[in-house]
Amino acid sequence: MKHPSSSSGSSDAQKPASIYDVAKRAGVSIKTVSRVVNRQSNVSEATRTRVLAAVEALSYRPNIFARGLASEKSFLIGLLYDNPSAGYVAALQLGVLSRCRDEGYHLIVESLDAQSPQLSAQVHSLVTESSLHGVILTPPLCDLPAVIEALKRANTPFVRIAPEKPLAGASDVRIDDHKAAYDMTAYLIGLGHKRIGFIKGHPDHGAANARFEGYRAALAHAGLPFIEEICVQGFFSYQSGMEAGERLLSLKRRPTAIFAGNDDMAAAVLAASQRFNLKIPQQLSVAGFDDSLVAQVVWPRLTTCRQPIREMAEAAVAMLIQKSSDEASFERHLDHELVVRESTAPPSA
Amino acid sequence: MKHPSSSSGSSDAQKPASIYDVAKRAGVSIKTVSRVVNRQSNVSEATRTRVLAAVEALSYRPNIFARGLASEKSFLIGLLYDNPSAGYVAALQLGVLSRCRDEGYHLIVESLDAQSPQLSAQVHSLVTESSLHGVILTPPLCDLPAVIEALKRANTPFVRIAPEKPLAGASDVRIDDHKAAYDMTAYLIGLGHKRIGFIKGHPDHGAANARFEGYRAALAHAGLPFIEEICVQGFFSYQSGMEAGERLLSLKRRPTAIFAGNDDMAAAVLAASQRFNLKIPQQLSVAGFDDSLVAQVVWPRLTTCRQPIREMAEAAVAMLIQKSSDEASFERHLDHELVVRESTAPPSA
DNA sequence: TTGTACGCGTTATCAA
DNA sequence: TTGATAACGCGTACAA
Repeated sequence: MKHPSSSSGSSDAQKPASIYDVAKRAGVSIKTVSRVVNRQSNVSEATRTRVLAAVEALSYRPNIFARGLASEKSFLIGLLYDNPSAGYVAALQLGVLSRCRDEGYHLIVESLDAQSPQLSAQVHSLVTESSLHGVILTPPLCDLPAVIEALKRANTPFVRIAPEKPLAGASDVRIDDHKAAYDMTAYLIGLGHKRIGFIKGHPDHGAANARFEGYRAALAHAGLPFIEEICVQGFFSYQSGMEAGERLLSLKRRPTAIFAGNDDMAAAVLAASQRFNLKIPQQLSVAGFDDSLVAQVVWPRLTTCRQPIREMAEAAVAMLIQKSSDEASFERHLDHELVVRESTAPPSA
Repeated sequence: MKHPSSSSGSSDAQKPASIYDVAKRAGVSIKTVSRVVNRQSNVSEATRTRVLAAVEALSYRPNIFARGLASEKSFLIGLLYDNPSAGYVAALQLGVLSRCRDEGYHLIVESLDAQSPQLSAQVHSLVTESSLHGVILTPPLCDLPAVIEALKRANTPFVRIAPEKPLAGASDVRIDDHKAAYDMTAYLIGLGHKRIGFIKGHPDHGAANARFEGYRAALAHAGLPFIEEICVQGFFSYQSGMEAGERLLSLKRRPTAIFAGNDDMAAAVLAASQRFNLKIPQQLSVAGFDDSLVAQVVWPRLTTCRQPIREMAEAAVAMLIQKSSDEASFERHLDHELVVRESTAPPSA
């Protein structure tokens, strides 16, 4: 009797039921319980239901550590991020969690410093010590060679969300940032704008560049000139948007519309234009990107491009779980959506 | 030779070093390695340094699963939340993560549905199957008997952040919401306001009630009457703030200042007042609570009360880690801070 | 279709 | 101050 029932009754903190308890109650061996729990075949319907009943009765849950130790599968997914826009991470995480719960996985979150020289070592030790089933990489982490290298070295599957450029052996989920920015720019042009300013996103975020290129492509396609002076560098932060906005609005010939690389920066432009006494959207149209909470909370509310962050996160988890076997790289595109609100209108002039 | 060195050299995915590898390299037993790694006493300085060198050389990290399986300590902390305000959760999580990293812990995040009838079972199975070291509870979860009961049943330590009311055997970290709201109200009174509206927070969040009481106390202390009609119910959401704001602004005798239970609702009041063509702060002062991102992103920026969410989170982790031994309940108060920005001014009349 | 026995990497007990 | 060895709970060859 190596494994006595846990009903020793001494301590008050009742120990959770183990696989042995379930096996005994169902009158089968632990292997059979294991088979049922892991949904393997070769179990008769009768025993399966008997086991399931025992599981239910004892409210048995397989111990995550024993499971991870005995098998390669840890049922743990890692979410790695750095420098998160609050709304972005929150939405992402919600999507990941929802899918994890459905699949019986748990989520380990880790915030990293992309600047750290030990980044590679940190990532490597994280995934090895907890043998993560896989990890989800967000920008800008997903484009750092140090991170990718550590993951490959540890042989840990990963999915990148909105990475800058394709990578051999990597699986990505993304929207078409180029086309999304193209669409937004085309919409502004359609409104009658001919002088459309642009605030670029963080140069390390791949999506930022794709958006800028989409903007330029739309300009070109409409036969509009690309004007260097009304394109300024931002870094996705509110502060950087403020500075960029002030610069654009200080111009002798200011743009009639400003398209910012994300909502935070667009919100900053809104604030800046108050200082310049500009009526939005009558005297200036402003557009953002992401459709984050901010976009709906400022006044006027922002015209923006909705990224289905939550769905992207869910897709990433799904890919990770499937990926275990097939090693091929895979790319999944989700659709964006133009959200027109009160911050844009035809130019007055 | 039960434990061969991992240098079998067949696969490409090099297995991480185990405690046996370290022991062999340092010429000691695994128990000694364990002692060093876990910072236990009774190890000579000489062997300690030798072991440490081996650990370094092999970049050994204890396997989290083996650890969790063998001991009671899992080095895993759970963060449970529901219905998160994006900014709130993001800030909280950042604080938790930072402290976890320092202490060598990992974070498991779980989003729960406070309405679910299976809530208790979910919580219980979560903590038992992963034998969490402890969990951090955020509002409104921290005030639900079902959650508390499940945690106690599983004998898992927990720390509550900003709970409604004290609870025997619970450890809490909070600010003094009552005093914070009192301070804000007193500030508005000091500005000359005599008719100050209030938008209550979600009735399930304890802090919401404390804030309301603080508001009333400040009124009373200043000899100002409490006016029922200018206090309306909100639910912390932007939408609810919008409805509340519209109601207040539609009043024949509208308030000269509105104090909202959080920033999201205050931002909504700002938006609503645009529709009523009210100049902020000249014709209406607006104050929020939390100093979330939103407070700085709207225009004019919100006068609000800063809650040190990040610090609160760090404190919670620290309490959890220490708590392992002492079982006494404990309460920790952190300081709030009045942040005066452009949304408040003396009344014009 | 079902069961036995062993190993996963760590901590802990007890003896040396 | 150290070390041999038994758990911890589960998955899985291999056997029945």
